[in-house]
Amino acid sequence: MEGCEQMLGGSGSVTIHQVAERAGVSIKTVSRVLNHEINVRAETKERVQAAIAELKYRPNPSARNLAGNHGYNIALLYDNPSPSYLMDLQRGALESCRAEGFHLILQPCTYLSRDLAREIASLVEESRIPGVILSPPLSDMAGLLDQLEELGVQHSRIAPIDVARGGPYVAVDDRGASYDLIRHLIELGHRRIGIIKGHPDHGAGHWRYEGYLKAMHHYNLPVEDELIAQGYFDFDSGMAAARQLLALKDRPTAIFAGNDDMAAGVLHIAHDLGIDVPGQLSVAGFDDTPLSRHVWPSLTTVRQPVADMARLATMQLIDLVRKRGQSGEHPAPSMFCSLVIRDSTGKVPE
Amino acid sequence: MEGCEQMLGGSGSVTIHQVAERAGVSIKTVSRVLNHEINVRAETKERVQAAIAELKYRPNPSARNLAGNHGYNIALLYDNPSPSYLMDLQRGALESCRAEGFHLILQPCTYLSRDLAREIASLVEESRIPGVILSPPLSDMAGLLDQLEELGVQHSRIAPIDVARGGPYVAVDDRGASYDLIRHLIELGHRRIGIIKGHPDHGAGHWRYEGYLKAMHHYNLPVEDELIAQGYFDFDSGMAAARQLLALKDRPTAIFAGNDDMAAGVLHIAHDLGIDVPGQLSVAGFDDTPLSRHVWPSLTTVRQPVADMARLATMQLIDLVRKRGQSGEHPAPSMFCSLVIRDSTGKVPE
DNA sequence: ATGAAAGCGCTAACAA
DNA sequence: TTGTTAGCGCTTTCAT
Repeated sequence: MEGCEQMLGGSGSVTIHQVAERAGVSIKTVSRVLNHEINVRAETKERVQAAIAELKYRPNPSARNLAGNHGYNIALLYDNPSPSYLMDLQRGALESCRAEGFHLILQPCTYLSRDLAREIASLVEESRIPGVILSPPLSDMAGLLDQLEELGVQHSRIAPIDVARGGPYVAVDDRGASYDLIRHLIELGHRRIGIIKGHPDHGAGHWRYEGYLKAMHHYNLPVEDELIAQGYFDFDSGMAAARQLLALKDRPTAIFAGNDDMAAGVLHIAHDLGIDVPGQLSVAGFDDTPLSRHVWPSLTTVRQPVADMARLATMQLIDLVRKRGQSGEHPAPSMFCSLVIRDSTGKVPE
Repeated sequence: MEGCEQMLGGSGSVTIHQVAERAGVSIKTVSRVLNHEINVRAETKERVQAAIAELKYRPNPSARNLAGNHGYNIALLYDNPSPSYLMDLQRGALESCRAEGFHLILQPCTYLSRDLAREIASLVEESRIPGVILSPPLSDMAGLLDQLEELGVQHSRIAPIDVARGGPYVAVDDRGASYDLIRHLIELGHRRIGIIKGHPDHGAGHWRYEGYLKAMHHYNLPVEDELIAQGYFDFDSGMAAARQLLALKDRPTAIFAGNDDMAAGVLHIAHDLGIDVPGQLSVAGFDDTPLSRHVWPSLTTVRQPVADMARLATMQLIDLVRKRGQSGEHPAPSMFCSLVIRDSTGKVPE
């Protein structure tokens, strides 16, 4: 008869009752352990954890969702960044969710939509979502943030511009990496360096531009207006900006595009114009997407730990959700700095 | 007091009870309408549907999940195809899931992993997943399919090789599109056309190769072994194959790579070798990924309706899940044919 | 520090 | 054709 447990374990899954029985406690105690509550004796806790491990027990998210006063679905909100960036984000977020027993809900958005706030509101209510992860440019939609707060929905932001605003976020040192990249180009002998700024609604665009300015000033190179073009992080805007920069009488010898997609656009135009890369023009991007290796010649670019950022942002969100309003303390915002320049030969300088 | 409904609608969500009350029926009847059960009078059904619409009621997936004998989470299984392909898949699957009140669970896999079957089994049991969507190359892992059937888990396959095997699938006419593409090249005057085959574990690789053979034979062109290289659908294998093909004494004047990533690899090598594209060499890919436009020169390629395929496959799966074992009838497998050749100038021939 | 009981929103079996 | 009842697995009171 004891074999029954095995049978049950096979077809249905292990429930909290079986864990409780195994550990010789009530289900409530198991629940306490599960939810990291405090009123559990260390010894009891260990017994329960052992039982959980032996039975390979995993709490049923639907049941928790239904019974608890917060849900176990967290949503990743995104508006159409590049596919590879998004896949990295997803991968990181998924890992954290899996590890913590949450479900990840994907929510594609249109960040300029007038209904954005309404859509998110209904999503959040329908799925009882206690928190959302905001990726750029949604990280900085003030109206959205306000509304989330009204709804009592936690959020964790990735690469925001306004870091002063409350709540956890994860960012990298775009400015510093950009500075390093420009310095690298300068050390290679470049003097006239053009830049294609990123989308004004994305924080990264700002920081990367600032890094450029800082480096140029630091090396006493003139920052000429004609060397600065506006882009929007997509291939087409990169091409448009490149046409502009490469039509200058005194052409830049290097162009730093705010991301790889735009850099690919520069490369495309340079080829169209018969400009030799890297002979007559160096092209640098940002993000280290697969594209940067696939174009010819390969781009100098900067690697961002996107999946790690998402993993961290997700963990912060989950922490917040768990201690929903327990203390007013926000977790320390984390700043990743592990950016790495990969130059077109694959070498990492310094 | 009647305003209360509004209040409630705002904070918690509408439940089946409110719908029942509004429609003047029992909750069970509402449930019947929700689940497309048959024993409901047309007039009653309409009343219920009206109430649902007015209240903007959406059933709580967690509750259904918990109470029902099948879950409302369906999983998308994938092993690392290109990010853009995967994003398209996701988008399509998400849309169908949203429309039908299912949750989509993302499950990255390692298709060669020895534990694959075990991992899927535990995923399926833990999340009470009644069905999975299989994308290539998982669509053709016979062992996995067997196991899913043992577990009573439905599946819907995307672009499978073995279409004889039971269950719904969605595919495109890779063979025909490939044939058309090669014909296009031949009509452009090419005679020595090299091919880089796709990954042998992916159905698409087979069909595309067959289309090539058929076209070559049809035009009485010799199919020489040295013109056939093996690739694996990734950029690096495309480069390797290109090195091989372009080292031939009698070089091909055109290379058809099984997908865009490999085609980008060909382009890269051609540039390295100083071969002018398209002057001395034409390069064609398959999939119409963003990459095909970003490289220089743009690739001739074939557009696949990936999101539509996923949408359809997901709908088929959901149908199957709903009438779980009701009839032995499988939904008719659907064959999409809307492939479009986009040549490197952006023109669509014919 | 632990347990007993109630109930989350829904579906399933059984009544009517 | 419709309604009633009893749970699904868990968290939440509230009691001990």
